[in-house]
Amino acid sequence: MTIHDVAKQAGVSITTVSHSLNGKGVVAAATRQHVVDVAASMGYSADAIARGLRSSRLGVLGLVIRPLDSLDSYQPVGVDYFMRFAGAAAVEALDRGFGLMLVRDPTTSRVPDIALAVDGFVISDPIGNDPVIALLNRNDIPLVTVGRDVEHPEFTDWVGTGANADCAAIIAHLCERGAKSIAIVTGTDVNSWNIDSETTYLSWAAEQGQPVILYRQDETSGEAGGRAVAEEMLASESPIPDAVYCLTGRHAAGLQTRLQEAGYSIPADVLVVAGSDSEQTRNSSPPITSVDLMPERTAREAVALLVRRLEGDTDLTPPLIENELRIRESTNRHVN
Amino acid sequence: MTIHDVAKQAGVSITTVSHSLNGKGVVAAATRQHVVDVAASMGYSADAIARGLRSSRLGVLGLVIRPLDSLDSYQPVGVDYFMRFAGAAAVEALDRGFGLMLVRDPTTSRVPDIALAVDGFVISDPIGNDPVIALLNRNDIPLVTVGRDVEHPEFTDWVGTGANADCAAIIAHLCERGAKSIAIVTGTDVNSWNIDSETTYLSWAAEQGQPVILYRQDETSGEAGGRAVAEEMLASESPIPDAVYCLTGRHAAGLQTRLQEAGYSIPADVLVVAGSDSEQTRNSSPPITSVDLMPERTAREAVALLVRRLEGDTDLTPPLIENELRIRESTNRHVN
DNA sequence: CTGAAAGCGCTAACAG
DNA sequence: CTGTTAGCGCTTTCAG
Repeated sequence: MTIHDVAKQAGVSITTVSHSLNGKGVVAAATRQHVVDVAASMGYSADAIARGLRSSRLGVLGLVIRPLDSLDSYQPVGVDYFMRFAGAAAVEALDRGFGLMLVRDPTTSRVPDIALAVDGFVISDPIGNDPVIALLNRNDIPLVTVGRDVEHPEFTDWVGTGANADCAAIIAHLCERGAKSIAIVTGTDVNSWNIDSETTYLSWAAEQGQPVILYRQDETSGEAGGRAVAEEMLASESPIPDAVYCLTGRHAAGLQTRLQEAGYSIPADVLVVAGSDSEQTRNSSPPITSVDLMPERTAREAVALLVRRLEGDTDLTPPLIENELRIRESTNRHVN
Repeated sequence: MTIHDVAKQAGVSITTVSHSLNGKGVVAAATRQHVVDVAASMGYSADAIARGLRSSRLGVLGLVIRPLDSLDSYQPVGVDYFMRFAGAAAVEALDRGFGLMLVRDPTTSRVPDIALAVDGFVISDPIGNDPVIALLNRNDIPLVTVGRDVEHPEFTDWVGTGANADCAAIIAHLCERGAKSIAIVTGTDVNSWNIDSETTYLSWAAEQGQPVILYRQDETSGEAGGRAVAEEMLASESPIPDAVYCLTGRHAAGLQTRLQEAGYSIPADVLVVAGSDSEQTRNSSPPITSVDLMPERTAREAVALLVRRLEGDTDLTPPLIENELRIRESTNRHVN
């Protein structure tokens, strides 16, 4: 079933069919309507590939979630951020007439050719000087990131909060709940989430003359990694901090459990906060206060921004997503 | 950068380039190597769209998750089955050189044209006489389902267990733990999971002369739906069953909570089991014994099967995935 | 207002 | 063994 069949059936040329169906060119209203009707009755729809060949517009968006490349697994247990992100991105893309293709790091693994034929990419949490971004730039593929490439401050097409605001809010919350010595546990990926959080923490510590208690722990280590950090704290000469901010929910959950095993009570002895809400933070005992990174909203905004860019809407300011702090039992300590 | 550029650079015709790069035709080894080298040095890779136009092979697989269409949301809270499924499917597709495009029900919503240009589809949990399957068949798009279309027993290209085995295993487990009256709570979607579970339950009841205690509750109702079923049980004249098998984890969690509020103790008074492991079943108090539906393995097998079909491997027996029962506190009652 | 015709970049017959 | 050529289904000038 091709455009020819429709043309024959409608008694016009293929040009007229094309014009009628796409609203291009100049076609008599009656003719157009007739063609549209015939096409509809035949259940015709233009071949997306052939159309793409001419217009070099496939109607598909690519999505690459960088932290999953690092984790080397698409199934980090309990971490629902990425799925919620991918699901929302897919829905938003669909609503805007695009498909959404999930791909892995197109620089390393064998990725289908089609990956570089998509109309644009959303890249979640790029690392510094991200090779994926470089590859896409080389191929002139428009892209939007979620979180900055920390080495490319001049690139502004990204959505998110920049973790600065979250980190500041967390610190304020902990201080309000009486924290005197706040530790931070970041991940090791070089993305803006880790970098900005650390920076904000450090400058707060410097300003307030607070001690710096900084741990960096591989994201892939999960709850075990959180336990390991707790272990280090317990083994250290200095006293246990009275508040710990772990960026990942899995670190937070592991750390909290280990501290409890060592006889510390949460939140009475130590306040615990996570920078990313996850199954682990919601369901620990006690549940852990966490930042809801708003994966659905973020994904939708990222896709929306990309699509508007593709449609030629040039100078658009990317939206700043405000994350929300979910306050739970792990910081439920009241101070007078 | 087209095949012409490479041809010019290598001093051969475009045919030779095409043949060399695709391993087709007959090209002198030296020539082939030379072309390959030149192409590599130029960073050339064939345009996937143009190639697709000729071969009508796009290199992309479509994935539609029917229950999400019913739920009308890609973010059912706590349900990680689909995300794990989608993630694993994407990885498997990528490993086999395909992209994976997530789309919604292509019959109802406005879905990009490209959706019908993909090479094949994986359809998770089709409903009876699924219109999506009909649409794809009409367009001659190969497909594999996860779970049967209950109205089309002749279609055998599906992977999964058929919920029969799970249901039988659950019943056996409950009996072993001393259950005397077992209730089942299914969903309302007309998919093989619901239908087969119900059938197995009914025939077991008939064979054993057990009373039939059957509830059907909308999947979308989540935990509230589970509570509602508990409510019905409490309001009923007959005594509360001493074991309840809810297919969805969310129903199970809601039901358990409501029964506990009414003064029943789990597992002492009532055994609770869920047919689908989820955040809710793992983290309820007590944790709920559940079937691990093996989303990763299932997804990989489904994609693998589809790809082998696409590659012409015709008579392949779809694998039967064996799910695993995760036994937890909610059925921890020992009988001598 | 409508249609003929020229490609988009590639693959695959078919000649040479 | 290599190159010429005819399309794949569509969009888009450009003539009629």
